[in-house]
Amino acid sequence: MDPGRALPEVSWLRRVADEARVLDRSSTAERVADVLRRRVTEGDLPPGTRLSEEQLVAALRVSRNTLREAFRLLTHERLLVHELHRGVFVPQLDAAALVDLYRLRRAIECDVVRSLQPVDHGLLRPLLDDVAAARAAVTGHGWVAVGTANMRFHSHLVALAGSRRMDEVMARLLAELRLAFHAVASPRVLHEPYVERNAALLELLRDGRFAEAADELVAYLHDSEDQLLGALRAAEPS
Amino acid sequence: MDPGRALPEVSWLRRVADEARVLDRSSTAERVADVLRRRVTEGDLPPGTRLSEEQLVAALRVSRNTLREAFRLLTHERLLVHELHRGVFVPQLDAAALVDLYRLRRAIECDVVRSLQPVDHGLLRPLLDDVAAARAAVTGHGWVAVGTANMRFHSHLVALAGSRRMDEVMARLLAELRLAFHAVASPRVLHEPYVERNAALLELLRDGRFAEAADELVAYLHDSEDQLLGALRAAEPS
DNA sequence: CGCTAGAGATCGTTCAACAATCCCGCAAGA
DNA sequence: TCTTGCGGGATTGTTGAACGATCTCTAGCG
Repeated sequence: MDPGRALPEVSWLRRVADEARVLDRSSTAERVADVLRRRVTEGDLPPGTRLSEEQLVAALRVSRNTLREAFRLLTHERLLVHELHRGVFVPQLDAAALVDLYRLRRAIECDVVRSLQPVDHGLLRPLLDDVAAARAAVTGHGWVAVGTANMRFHSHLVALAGSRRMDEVMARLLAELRLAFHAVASPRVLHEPYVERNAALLELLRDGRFAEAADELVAYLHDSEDQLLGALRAAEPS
Repeated sequence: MDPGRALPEVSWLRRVADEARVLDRSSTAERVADVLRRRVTEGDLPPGTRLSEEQLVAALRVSRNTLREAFRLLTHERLLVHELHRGVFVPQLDAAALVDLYRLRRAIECDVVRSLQPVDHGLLRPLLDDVAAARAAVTGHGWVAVGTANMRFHSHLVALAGSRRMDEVMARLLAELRLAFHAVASPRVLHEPYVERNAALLELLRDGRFAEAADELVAYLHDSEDQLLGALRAAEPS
């Protein structure tokens, strides 16, 4: 990307550099990965299904090697799992994986909130937008849209820390979590209660009451975890 | 994980399963990745060098596709960076990356320590061993060994949480951090002070004084970060 | 009914080739 | 002298085919 390269005093150069990074993103494998990522995150492929190389090569019109490179990408995002000599599958999360996931999630999100500095309110803007989007989706009963807005909220929350690595960990975490969402029957009970809790959390942040916000977030995430665990056990009592 | 509750009658099955997992690990790409990983983590390849596909294909006697798959593996471990149409390079961390890294590290490690339960002392055994190994290396002036032992200490510390995902995040984090270590001239001042701090931390854990341990760890990591930043700026004042 | 052997399908790996892109040097122009 | 534009060579991106290795499933045996 850009190690300590030339230092332009001109601000628009920086913008160009940022945009150039987006343009570079045109590897065939990555585009293939984009397609598959969408199919998986939107829940078209039920957990446990195998992604046949042969079929996908034919469908996507790319070579096997390229497809396999895309598989690698998604595997390391945890959106697919790879079993040697057996193929790649869309993973099915069990209860243990969910607990593990929430363990990490609490560590990240709560640390971000707890160590937040009184912040320019403009930075909270994306969070506000997400809450608004979630509310709109609630009135329209677009429950998957509600879920998406909620996840964006938490993603933007972590982004407040300004840490690229934390953002990436969080992104992977949420992608994996979304797989669990698809496993439960009713998305409404899963997402609806948290819209207003997000709003409440946001107010605490706006007022600079970070400790309270962190405590609330802990409870929030525990509730969410319990609910998801219950739904998972109901769906698969095995 | 609670090995104390392991079922005795099938315990050997578990062993076999564990060993099988190791055997499964026999993909050529992964073995190639192992070789390269060692070369990078041991600092043989200075940051910024490009890893030529042609040369490595000839040296390792594998096909380009396999090598590229190994590159992917290491890229997602952050041990290499891939630039489109330019090749893969061993990354050079700047100050910003270091700060970012320690931000995430504090979040993970401190959360683990803070939310620790009074624990079976047997679980602390790996940490004890690491401290002992570090002390032995100190008397032998094997500073890189000291660094390795210290990193294993922190890795085992996170392992106390019993979260696979936290372990993985931590492993990637430490791998990247090791790259920064190679950039500083004197490894002694970098690692020596922390041997005894690790020991002190471990005593706090053994006594169940987790809150104190967490506070100490925060200070610990800040000190380490500052030191590393100073060394980095001294090496490359750019 | 359970077990084994084999066939078929799929994956792992390699190879060779071509297209796309980048890097470097050189020359033309201001 | 500095910038700009243009190759030529080197390197990477992508493809398709091929062969061996491994898994899965079924048929047939005891």
